[in-house]
Amino acid sequence: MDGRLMTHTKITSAQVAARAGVSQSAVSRVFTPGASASRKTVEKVRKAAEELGYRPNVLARAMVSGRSRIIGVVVAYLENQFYPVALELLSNALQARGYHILIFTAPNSSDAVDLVVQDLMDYQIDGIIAASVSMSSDLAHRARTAGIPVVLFNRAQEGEGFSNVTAANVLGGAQVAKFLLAGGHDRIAHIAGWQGSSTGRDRQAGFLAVLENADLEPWAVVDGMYSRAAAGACARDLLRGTERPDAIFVGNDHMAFAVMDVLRAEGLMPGQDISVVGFDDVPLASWGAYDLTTFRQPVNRMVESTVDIILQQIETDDAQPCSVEIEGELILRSSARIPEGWVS
Amino acid sequence: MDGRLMTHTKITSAQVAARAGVSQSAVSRVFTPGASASRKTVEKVRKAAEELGYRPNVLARAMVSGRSRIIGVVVAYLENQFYPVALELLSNALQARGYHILIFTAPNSSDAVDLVVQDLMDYQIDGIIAASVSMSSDLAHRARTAGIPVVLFNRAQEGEGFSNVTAANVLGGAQVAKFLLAGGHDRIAHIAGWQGSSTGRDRQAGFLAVLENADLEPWAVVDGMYSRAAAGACARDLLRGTERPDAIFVGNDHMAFAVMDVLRAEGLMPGQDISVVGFDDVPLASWGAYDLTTFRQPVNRMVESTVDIILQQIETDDAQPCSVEIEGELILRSSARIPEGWVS
DNA sequence: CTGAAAGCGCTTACAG
DNA sequence: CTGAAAGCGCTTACAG
Repeated sequence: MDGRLMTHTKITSAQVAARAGVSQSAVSRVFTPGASASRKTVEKVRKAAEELGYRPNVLARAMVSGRSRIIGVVVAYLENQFYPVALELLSNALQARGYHILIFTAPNSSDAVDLVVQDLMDYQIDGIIAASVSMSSDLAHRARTAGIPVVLFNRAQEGEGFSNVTAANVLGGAQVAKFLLAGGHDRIAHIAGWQGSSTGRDRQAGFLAVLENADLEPWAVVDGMYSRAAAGACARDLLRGTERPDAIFVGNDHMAFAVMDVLRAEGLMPGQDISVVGFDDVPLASWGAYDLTTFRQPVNRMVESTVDIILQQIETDDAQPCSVEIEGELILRSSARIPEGWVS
Repeated sequence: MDGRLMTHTKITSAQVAARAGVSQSAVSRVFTPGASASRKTVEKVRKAAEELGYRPNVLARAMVSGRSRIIGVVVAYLENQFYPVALELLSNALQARGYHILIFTAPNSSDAVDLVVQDLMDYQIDGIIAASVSMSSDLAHRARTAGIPVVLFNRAQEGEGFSNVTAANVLGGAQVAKFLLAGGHDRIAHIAGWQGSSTGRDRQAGFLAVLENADLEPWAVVDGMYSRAAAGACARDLLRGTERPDAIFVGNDHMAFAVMDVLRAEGLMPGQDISVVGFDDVPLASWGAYDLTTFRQPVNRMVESTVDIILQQIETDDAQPCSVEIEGELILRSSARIPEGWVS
């Protein structure tokens, strides 16, 4: 060890104790919320700690208390703006309550997610938030056994003992269908969200039910896989023939942007020649270049619920799974014809 | 404790040892890369571990080894697509090498960042990556004392002992200026990146130096603060009079999108009526709605460098600060007039 | 209120 | 190669 390395000194509670002339336990108590210490002790310890630059080692605390104050967050792709927005809100909300996020990225296949969540659990995290990814029931069981609450964000998975927070996807899809019908469209296509996900299925189900109720056969229903490339390809397919849809409901905004890009490249003007409606209302949807009519998922309220649920489960040690569905609303912009006298 | 809580059993190495009929140390060695154990022992231990579902506790390991395999990442706003992209790449690269990201969000003021980094260090992280935020020299000193390497991503800060990874910002700004001059523009405005940041200053400096060299006074130079709202307001200001700029270099793509939205709202067509050039080349820049000409920061190579530097410093315990500047290139699209015969 | 002591789950010299 | 033991930096009963 040379001089430079020697400067890597980590100050411990014992050193603070020595300088303050108290026991190591006393130091610990001063830094433990809720523990009792006399005013004198507190003062001496705080002074010594300040002078030495002492800060408690969270990992050591975690070992003995069994609480790491770390929440594992699993996300798939950050390309869809919905996720960075959610992640930032999540991080802020958790930070404000003394927790922090250990982030894991995983391709959205159950196997990959399982591997990653295994890794996660090695860090003794207090809880898991899985954003738009699915987990196997085996892993669900492991988390349960380890007493680690799991909240699925923007994804529902029945019967596995997870909690989940979603927007009202079925209602949202239905609302979009009513809107397009009221607008007088009769060649309505759907580029659906990934049918391997609950959100994709629910939005589609709500949408199709309303069309069926109105005795209107959808012009086409295809799976856009929540992928920009796939959605673009679907849009090109839909435009291939001489007869075209007069409206397209796209399973999320991220895909809707791709669809609008394709329409314009074909010389069609969204909102005039063809109506496009998305789902999410990410910030980009309101930017001038797209100005997308879309069903808003209130991401801030979804995040609040998620944080409330997971912290409550952590802190009460009681992980009763619970499902929350947050209401949304249709946001009218220029990408789709607005029916006369339409009231949301 | 009721039955449900009793199931929260964490399996320890001692339990595995008991079942395998070996010592606890033996179990530890089997799970420690590089430690030696006989084939027999390995087999017995793996079998018992498998049966019990044992996984080593990373926190306990971190305590004794002094290595948490956690990297703290501080980011400001995730709204600019550059950051989610970088974060995802960073997370993947680090995960592949056995590290994970503890994420901290902080408004980009030195004070706020300092507070957050304090928190970070309590987790005994092995290193800090600060993405586009600045830290005080006081904190720099603390990190140094604690032996924690710090890498600034997309931001340079001289003389504090940090490492930093940036794109060639001065050259990039210069390249944009040459491009606009070659395109025959002579009323060239600059909505600069935040002048409190090295990237904002460097891009502007490179840009203005070339104009000055060509004896062209810039039409206007204003600070867009890296903010969508501010940049939009700047653009509206620039268009107010009867005489208008014929080109605008915007300090990053995120602001350039706002500028393009304003231009179009005013009935101007980017690339025809007025040239717009950005900086970054985020994915959205290539989407049809913007199709933005921009100087590309090769984010994948920036991330690679960042990961290499920080892991090398962690693993050799030797934190010689090091600065890396990554070359970029101008990407031509339709938002700016292309000079005849232009070769990058 | 306070200190001595045990213990959280590991890794790592140290003997054998 | 293997086990007994010390120790990482804390918290938390337990006596006083």
